[in-house]
Amino acid sequence: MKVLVGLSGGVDSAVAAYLLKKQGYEVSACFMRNWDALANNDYLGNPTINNDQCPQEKDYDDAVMVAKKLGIPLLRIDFVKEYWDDVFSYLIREYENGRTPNPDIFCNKYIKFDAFLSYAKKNGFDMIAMGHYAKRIDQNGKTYLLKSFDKNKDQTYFLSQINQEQVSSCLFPLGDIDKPTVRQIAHELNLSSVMDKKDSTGVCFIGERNFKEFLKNYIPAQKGKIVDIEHNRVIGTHDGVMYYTIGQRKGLGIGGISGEEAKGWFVAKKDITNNILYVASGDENDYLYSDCCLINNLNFITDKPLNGQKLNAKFRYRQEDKPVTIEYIDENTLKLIFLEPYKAVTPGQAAVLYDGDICLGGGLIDKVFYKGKLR
RNA sequence: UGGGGUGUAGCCAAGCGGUAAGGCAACAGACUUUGACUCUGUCAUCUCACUGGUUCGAUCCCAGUCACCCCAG
Repeated sequence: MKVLVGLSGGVDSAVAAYLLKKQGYEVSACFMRNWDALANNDYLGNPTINNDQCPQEKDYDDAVMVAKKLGIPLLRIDFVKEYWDDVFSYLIREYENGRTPNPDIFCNKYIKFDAFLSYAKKNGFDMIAMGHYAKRIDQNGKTYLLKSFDKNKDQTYFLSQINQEQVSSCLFPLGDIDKPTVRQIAHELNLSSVMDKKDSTGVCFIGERNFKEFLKNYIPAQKGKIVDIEHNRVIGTHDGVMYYTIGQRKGLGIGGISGEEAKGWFVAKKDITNNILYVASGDENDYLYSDCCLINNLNFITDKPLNGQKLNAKFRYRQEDKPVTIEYIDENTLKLIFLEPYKAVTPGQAAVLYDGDICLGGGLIDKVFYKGKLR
C-alpha cells in the first residue's frame, strides 16, 4: 500500500509519517507550498517579508531533515494558484460581505483533500495521510470521521466539508494518540528540526499576520461609526467593519462612559451597507445571543441526519459542542434550533454537527436569529 | 464676570491631611492550523488643571488663575 503523507515541516505530520512507516506502509512524503507572499501581494502585516529566508522555506528544510531521518522520499508541489482561486478568493469575498470566513475548512476541502489527493492518485499512490488530529472508522462498508483521542486538539471541525470518499482515501495516524505523546515520539526519534517547534498558528499555509494590515492588501479599509445597539448612540469609530467578528472584544478602543459601569464592549452586529459596527456592553448582553440559525453549503460526510434529529453542534473551533435540533428547509439549507441561547454564532463560520464522537459534517452559518428576528 | 458645581492615567472613577482603589481601553504573554472568546501580566513615583499659601507632611485645607458644566439673567 503506497501512501503519500503531507509533510508540513511541523511535528505532527513528521510523527504521522513515522507511524505509517512503522505500520508497514510504503511511505512517501510531499511538501506543499500554497502561498507565495510576493506573487500574492502579501506585504502589509507580513512580519517575515524582509527575512532572508521565508518561513515556508524553513519549513521545507525542516521537512527535508525529517524525511531524511525517516528514510522516506520527499516530493514537493505548488498549489499556489488553486489556493488563491478556491480558498483565498472566497476568504476575500466573505470579508467583503461582512462575514467571518473559515479559510482552513476550504483549504481542506479544495487543497488537501482535492488537489493534493488527485495529485497523489495520479502519481500512483493508493492513499494520502495527514497529521490532522482526527480519526476514521470503517463500518459496514462505510467510512466515518470521528473526533480524535486527544479531544483538546481535535481538528474534525476543519474537516467538516469533505466527503466520505475523501475520508476513506486518507489515513490519520494521530487519531489515537495525544499531542504530548506526539512530541515524545519526536524526541525519541530525535527529529531535531521539529520536535520542539512551536505549533503553527494563523491561516494554514499563510501563517501569522497582523490581521488588519494583511487584509488591507486586498480590501480597502473604510472607517465608520461604532454604535451602541442598545441605546442607538455613536460611541466610537472603527477602522472597517471587515476587521471585526461577532463577539469580538479587542480592538474596539471604547473607554468608560460617564455614569455607566464599564463592562467591556463586544461586537453584536455588522451593517456592511451602512458601514456601521454595532456593539453591546457586557459579555452577558442579550444582543450577543441567538437561539436559531440557518446554515447552507451543506455537506454530510457519511450519513445524512434526519429531520428533527437532536445533535450537537460546534459553531467555532475549540468551542464546546452545543445541543441543537435540526430541521430541513430545503436540500441545501438546514435550520438549527438551539436548546438555549448561544453566544456569538457568526455568519460565515462553520456549524459542524456531531453525533457523539462522529463528525457528521455540517454547513456554513448564513443567518442567525433570536426570538424569530434576524440578528 | 450673579449663583452653584467640576477639573485624578487614553476614557470613566475612588480617595477628601499621611504619602494615588477599581473598571474600560491599550500593550505584552498564554491558549489557538480561522489573529474571536478566555486566561495571566503590565500600565500615574519631580504625579492628582495651574500658581502660591497653611502644615512635620496636601490630591485632599486656604487664596488666586485658567478651563468646562449647570442654574439664573
